[in-house]
Amino acid sequence: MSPRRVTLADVAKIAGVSPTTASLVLSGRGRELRISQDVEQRVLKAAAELQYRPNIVSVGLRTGTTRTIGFVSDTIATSRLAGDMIKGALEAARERGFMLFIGETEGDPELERLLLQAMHDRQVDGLILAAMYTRTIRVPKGMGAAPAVLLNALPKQRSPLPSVLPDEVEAGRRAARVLLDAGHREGIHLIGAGPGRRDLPRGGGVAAVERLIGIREVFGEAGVKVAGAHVCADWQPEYGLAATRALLEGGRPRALICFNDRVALGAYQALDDFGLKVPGDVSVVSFDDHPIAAWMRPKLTTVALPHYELGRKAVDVLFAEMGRDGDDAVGEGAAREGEVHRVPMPVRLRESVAAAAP
Amino acid sequence: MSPRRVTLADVAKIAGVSPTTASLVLSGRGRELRISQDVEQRVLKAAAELQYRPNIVSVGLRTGTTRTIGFVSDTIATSRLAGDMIKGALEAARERGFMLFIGETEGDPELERLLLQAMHDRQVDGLILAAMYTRTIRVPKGMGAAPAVLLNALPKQRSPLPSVLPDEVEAGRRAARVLLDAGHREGIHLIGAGPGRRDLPRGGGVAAVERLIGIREVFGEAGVKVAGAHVCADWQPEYGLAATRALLEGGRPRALICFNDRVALGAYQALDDFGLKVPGDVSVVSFDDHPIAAWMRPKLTTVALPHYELGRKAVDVLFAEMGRDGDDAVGEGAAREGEVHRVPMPVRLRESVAAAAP
DNA sequence: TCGGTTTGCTAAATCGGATTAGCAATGCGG
DNA sequence: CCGCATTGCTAATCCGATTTAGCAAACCGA
Repeated sequence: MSPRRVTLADVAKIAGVSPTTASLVLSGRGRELRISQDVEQRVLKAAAELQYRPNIVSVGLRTGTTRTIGFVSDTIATSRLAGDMIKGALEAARERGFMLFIGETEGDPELERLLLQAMHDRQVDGLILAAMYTRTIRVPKGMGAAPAVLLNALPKQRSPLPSVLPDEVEAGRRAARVLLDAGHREGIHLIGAGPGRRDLPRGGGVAAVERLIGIREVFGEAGVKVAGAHVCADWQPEYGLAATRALLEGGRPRALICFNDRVALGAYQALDDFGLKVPGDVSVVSFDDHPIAAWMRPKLTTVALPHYELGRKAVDVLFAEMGRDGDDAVGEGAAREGEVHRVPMPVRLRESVAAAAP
Repeated sequence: MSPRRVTLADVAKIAGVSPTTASLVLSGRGRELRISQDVEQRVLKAAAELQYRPNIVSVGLRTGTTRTIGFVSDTIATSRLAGDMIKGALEAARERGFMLFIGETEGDPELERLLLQAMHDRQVDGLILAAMYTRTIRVPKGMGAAPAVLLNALPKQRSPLPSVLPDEVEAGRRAARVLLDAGHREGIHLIGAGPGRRDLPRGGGVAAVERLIGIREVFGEAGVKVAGAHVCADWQPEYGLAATRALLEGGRPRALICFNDRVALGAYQALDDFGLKVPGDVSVVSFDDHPIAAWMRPKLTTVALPHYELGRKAVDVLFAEMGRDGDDAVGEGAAREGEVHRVPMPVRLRESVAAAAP
């Protein structure tokens, strides 16, 4: 049916040399092994004519390297953000000629085990273990068969795996500074978590804790006292709406820091219900830069989760890890164990923050 | 470092048999080739003890089948919907022990070529060519090396590849029926496309054409005349807002069919600007079931794009295709060439449609 | 002219399985 | 007791590359 793939043997035959020679030339080791210019040219020409491409499966068997990495995450379909993370990883991998296997565990450890097995069976060169919401995860056993990186996740127990995470503490600082820069010092409320360091939503991911730390730090240093805060059980619009409504029944805030954009959407709805204008009456800052943030009216100022960059960074770190796998030089290697890489979260200044009334 | 993988040879040695025998037993062909019960048990036991798993790379080299399929799409990060499509494909593949390579072309034919090459180099057993917005695509040359399926896309030229698409015409009918069922017969406006069969957004995908056909068909049969329609250059909130505002400046509609949820979001905003309530003053139906549809107030009634099912279906069709690849029995095979599979789009009845005023 | 290098290339082994061909031992009918 | 079929297993080859070991020819100095 379909014409058989061109193999190295075909190239060798056309060039009139042995497969060994052809391999040597094509892998660039021709020079060092003293293959003549003439033969080199013949092989190169034959390969070009036949459009030869090495069979990676074969190479994988012989050399153990498949130019493939496995991307295992708990969920992939949560939001466009998840897609961005994969996209970043995909592009970074492609730039190095690598392909990605994608797997989804749905948080099921058994599924995860199966998936990792399936990937090892296919001899992946490295693994990315990703979480779609920043959180701590239990690192499955049997890691170590291949280099691995945690993405958007921290190991629950001590682990030698490096991790890549958004810089949430700094994000918290930035959100707070956005309000300070606009002159807000009073009537600032938090929606989603706080005011105390321990006032967090149940099941709390890393984001709540760290954003809160950053916010408290900046306000603390500026001598600004947060007027109030509402924990939300879940960071969904309806909870943001309820929390904000509760707040409005008791008074008039001047500014809100919502812990994510979905909560902010709910807050917008509550403010609208009370006839309050954003940003004229109340300024709003948020986190995530979910697609809706740019669709809301007025457009929401938010500190963006850099999903794309996270994905890229994970691949970068993974390659570094793969590079030094046989590295017996302890000196540098050991020091880097379990390193945590933080990716900055940029502020998206839009329309939801106005200068404080004098 | 890491303990070497267990190979078939290891199992054979422990069981005290030849690799051949071990292979026979483990591939289930032991019976037919008269391997004794005793030996069979020894091999099985050894394999279990060592936790033997066949190296798929090796199998791939020998048999040509890698239990892997390639999923190539134009974009993966457009929305959560894209993720759902991948998720559906992923799960359907996993159920059969297959893994997915993911690739993104960004609409670049050169990138697509490279990607398909990379996948062929890894000997994928089949390919899914996906589009994130339903549209016609140019089928790249060199398909035919492996079975392939078009997902959410139709071939621009005649092609033997089967395709899997949402049933948009029926979706159009359903949206129209939702309004008819609520008693609406007058003041119905379309936002996004129409009223004529040719009044479509530029770059128009398949969705606009087919939804419009379905809508016109049902209204036509019911003897209902559409009161008006606005084409939107792009189906984004701001265009929906502008179109609806233009409409409202000229009169008072009773019901809107928006061509997708983002357009509907804009329409909501415009209605709000004019002090009109949904659904009290104006009913709204839409398409896609984008996540925001459930977040809007009131929650949006919409005809859902079944992304998850589309992904699954594509894999199902692909396996059917792979099953009959060597199939020389022309009779059935030839008849199915280029078959189009339609996946139903379910209506999500929510809060944005009310009974028409008597 | 002969032994030792250098040059330039190739045969053969290897990776981990699947598959084909075939071999030794046993059973059985005549 | 011989010939042939059946039973039960294994040796050898193959998939498509990489890599090690090594061979023949040319060259070089004594």
